Amino acid sequence: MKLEKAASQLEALGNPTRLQLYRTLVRAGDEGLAVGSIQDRLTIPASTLSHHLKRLVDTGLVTQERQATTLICRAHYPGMQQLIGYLADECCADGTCPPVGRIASA
Amino acid sequence: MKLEKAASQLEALGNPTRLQLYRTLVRAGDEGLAVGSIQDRLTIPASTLSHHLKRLVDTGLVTQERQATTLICRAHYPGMQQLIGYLADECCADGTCPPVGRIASA
DNA sequence: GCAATATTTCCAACATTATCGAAATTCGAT
DNA sequence: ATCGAATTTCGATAATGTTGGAAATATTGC
Repeated sequence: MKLEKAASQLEALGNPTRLQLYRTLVRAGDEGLAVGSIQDRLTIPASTLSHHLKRLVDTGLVTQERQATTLICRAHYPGMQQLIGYLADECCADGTCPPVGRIASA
Repeated sequence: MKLEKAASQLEALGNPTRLQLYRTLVRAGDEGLAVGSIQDRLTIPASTLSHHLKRLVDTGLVTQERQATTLICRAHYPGMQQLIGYLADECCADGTCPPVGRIASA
């Protein structure tokens, strides 16, 4: 993964409202949640919510699927896993740091 | 970890310049890097770099230590591990998602 | 104390983000 | 075609973030 993409995902999660939003979707599991349900739970105005959701969708952290008039939103785990993968590879996200085999000196 | 703190750490890493900066510090390992060295490597004006560094220090992702006239910067692994911990617990950062034992329904 | 070096603070310009009401759109049902 | 419900787009405002030059501040060595 490119640094740019990782940064945009991190930035997407780096807003309290969006982090809460993402967390809510994760906890909702496979069923996902309709935009309206999220709006009710988190008490966020529709337009504000829509913007935040778009951001999460654009960065690949959330997917949406139409069901009749409602839009179901789900946490997109591969997106998060890519991010974690980047952090682990490039920024030592796991406990294995400091990097050992990666740099020559060490 | 509180959601607010996780969000601020994510936001700190969510800027391409700061992510690159953090990555650079991780790769520098235990020795760390002087602010000036970073400035040379990344070709960032001193004041801009200082702002970004402050942000990483404030969120607990980087530590600084004086050595004579230079300031050594190091990636602070516990900070990152806390963040990863939060993601794993609350946002399913690891591969174990979707949550199984966490929510009743599933 | 003074000079040299390293880093931060101040300030200002500019860009981006957050927020949300109102209007527009989409979709399915009648 | 029209209605009602769900969601997005538009538009405007306030807030925050980014960037970097110039000046100020440490810190050490002389």
